[in-house]
Amino acid sequence: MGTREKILAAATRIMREQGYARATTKEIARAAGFSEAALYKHFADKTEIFLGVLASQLPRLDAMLSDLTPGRGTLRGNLVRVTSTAIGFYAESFPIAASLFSSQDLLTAHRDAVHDHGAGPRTPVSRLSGYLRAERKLGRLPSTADPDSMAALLLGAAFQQGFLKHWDTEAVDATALARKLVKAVVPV
Amino acid sequence: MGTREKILAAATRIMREQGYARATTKEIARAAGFSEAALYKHFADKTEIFLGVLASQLPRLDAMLSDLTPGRGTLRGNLVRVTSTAIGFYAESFPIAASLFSSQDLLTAHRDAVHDHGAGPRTPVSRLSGYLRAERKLGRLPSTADPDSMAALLLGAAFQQGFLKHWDTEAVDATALARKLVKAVVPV
DNA sequence: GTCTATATCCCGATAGAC
DNA sequence: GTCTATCGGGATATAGAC
Repeated sequence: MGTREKILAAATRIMREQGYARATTKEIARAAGFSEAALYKHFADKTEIFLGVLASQLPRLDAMLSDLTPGRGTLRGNLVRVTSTAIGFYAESFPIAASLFSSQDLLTAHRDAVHDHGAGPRTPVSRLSGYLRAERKLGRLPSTADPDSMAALLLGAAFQQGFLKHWDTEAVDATALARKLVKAVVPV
Repeated sequence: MGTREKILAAATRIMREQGYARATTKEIARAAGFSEAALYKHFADKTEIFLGVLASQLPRLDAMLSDLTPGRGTLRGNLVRVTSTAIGFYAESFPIAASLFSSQDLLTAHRDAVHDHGAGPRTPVSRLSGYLRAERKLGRLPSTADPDSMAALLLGAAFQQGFLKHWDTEAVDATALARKLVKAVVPV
């Protein structure tokens, strides 16, 4: 792992555990095992570090939805797997995503950076929705089913769970929760 | 409107429009039309101002769920109303709620303050769930329906919509969206 | 590429006059 | 209750040696 990656890893950990306010250049440098000056040899400024952290989160959510193949396995089983993975993902990345709201500039910068990759926070919803549409075409969902809403409901619940997880640290069985959510959305 | 309220209003507006990072004592004082020193005559420190802003948001969500009466109106109509109101509420308060993750201390302080009022972010979900349970008892929902999951799905989707609203500023028809979400959750 | 040392700035908070 | 003036501290970022 190169210096750049060590810096990003340290920044990620601090943001997750302490919040954006504590993720100072001094703290990041200390946690990564370098001097503050080293940070600026690898990143133009602090915002670039932060954007790097966010970018490193994106692929994980993407991969989550990549192995969704219409017609394979059971529909409910597939949805439970996706939903429970999403619960874990949002729980981990919520503090970092929330940091975007620290400043309007940060939000705008991240949106632009992400936009260049043709992605965004709507991507998971839209990909899950696409999967459901395909399943409907295969006859595994009633023709009256609404894929967009189903995807928004499942991932929305997972997203909010990410917030709640950080409110109290109450342990939640992600799979059991996912199973109940899916059951309430997918007609038998 | 007294000085204290003016300060809170100014702080709320800045946090919403600019983010927590820009909500400095200097900016808040300027926007409220007072000096920085005046802030400290009405609040012990900056955290107390922030907690005041958050507290002023709470009642609105509470009121939203107060007029839910089991057996009155149509079940779907009631849910559409609640869901669309929730979409608006979360959209407005998301940046402020997200600021909680700026620092672990802030999150803890707010959680403790809210806990003393016997409330929290789980309250809306649990109240909506209670309403649905009552409707199920009245026979307006099948006995197989899962009130907890239904509430988590609807309010979760509304919550995530609050985030997405700030991503792009794409206008969303809250009522139309709510109608689709409710339809996907409530069996006919 | 990495360090030590430092410049510059601005934040939260207080002192003290009125 | 509100102001002006200011303090101490810590943040981002840079200079310059190695």
